[in-house]
Amino acid sequence: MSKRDEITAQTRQNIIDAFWTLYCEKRIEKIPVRDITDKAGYNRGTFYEYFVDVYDVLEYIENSLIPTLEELPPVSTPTGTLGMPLDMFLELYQKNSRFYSQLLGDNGDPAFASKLKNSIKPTIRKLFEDNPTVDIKELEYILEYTLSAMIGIMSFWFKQSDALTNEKLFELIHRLMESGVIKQLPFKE
Amino acid sequence: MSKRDEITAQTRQNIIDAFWTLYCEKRIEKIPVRDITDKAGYNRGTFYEYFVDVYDVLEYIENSLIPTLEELPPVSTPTGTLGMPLDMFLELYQKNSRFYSQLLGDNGDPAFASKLKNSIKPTIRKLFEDNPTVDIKELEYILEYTLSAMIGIMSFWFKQSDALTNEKLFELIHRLMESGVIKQLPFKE
DNA sequence: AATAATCCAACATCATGTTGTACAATATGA
DNA sequence: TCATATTGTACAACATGATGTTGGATTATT
Repeated sequence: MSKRDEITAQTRQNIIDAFWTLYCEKRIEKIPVRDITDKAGYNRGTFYEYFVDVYDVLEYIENSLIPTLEELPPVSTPTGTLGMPLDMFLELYQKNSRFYSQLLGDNGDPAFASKLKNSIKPTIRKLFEDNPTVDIKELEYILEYTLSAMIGIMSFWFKQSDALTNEKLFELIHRLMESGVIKQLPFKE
Repeated sequence: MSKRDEITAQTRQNIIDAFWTLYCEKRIEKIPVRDITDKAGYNRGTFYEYFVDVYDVLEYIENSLIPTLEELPPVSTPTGTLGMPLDMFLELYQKNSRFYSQLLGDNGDPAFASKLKNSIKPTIRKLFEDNPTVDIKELEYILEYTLSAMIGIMSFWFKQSDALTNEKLFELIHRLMESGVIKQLPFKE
């Protein structure tokens, strides 16, 4: 890598880092380019050499956090007792939790949840694609239901100050997926 | 209602309507006050007589869409076979689907999903609050899991061009909640 | 007629995105 | 190897557009 490329990469990263710090503090629409470059130590104009606008920075970050098909583990037989490769999702979330919890949180980007779900869906679909007993249309609803639930519970988990342990959380999720929500809650008969 | 009040209410509503039309077309941060008032037929300055800024309009709309405790049906025994008052949620979503699908969608407000979930949680919590066999901490995770899943599947449903019928969707949700995701999908043994 | 509200025009301020330029790093040709 | 041409990085300055505020004109209410 030439010195030029190093400088370029470093500057880009400095801008990204400064943006992320601010993004964790406030909504993206309240972040002026000026604040980013001030924090990163550059002229405002320099920002535009690297990004189109503030949203472009976010997109750059998001794309680096969406797993590619190659990164996702290849699907063979259902993993463990779960049947759906959701351990994969748990791992993915934990690896990037710092970013995911922000992007999927109240000040995050609603489109990121969709991107994430859509990046995972093909892998799960493959499990069922040549199984004639599966209703394809229904499967799509189940995918959406499940991934939404997973994202919801993981984000919630991450926000808790006295969170469940990994093991307890995983065990709970397994239970919920295997026998449903209702069975986990006793009702007066 | 005096004529004054009528005019005030009408103007406020006109601004809200104009905002909503634009909000359905693009992200909120790309909506200048000018565009709103142009569409509504007022001077830009008039906007500031009614709202603090563009986000204030959104907040106003959101608050009118969050059910109050009184609006939510009183909890007695679990409704139907579901055990959780989720029919309530389905009804709520359908009544406001035009707004919900936008606010909960990719160009929506991530904070709205939280507001909505938090408005419903107390009602469900009450069902279990004096049941000593329920793990309170775990219940919170189950609530988050379930409500996230419900919001996810309803939003997905609404986006579909050839969507399932109401009945099929409800039946699917019931199945998923009663016996879990896994049981709904056959695996090669 | 006096008061209070609705609405608007004009202003100062701030953020945006672009352009021209200084300076540093690299490539080229004797 | 050394001088020169070329490219890339960063910046200051500019034009444009959006923001939020203020003072005044107009219309409804008392």
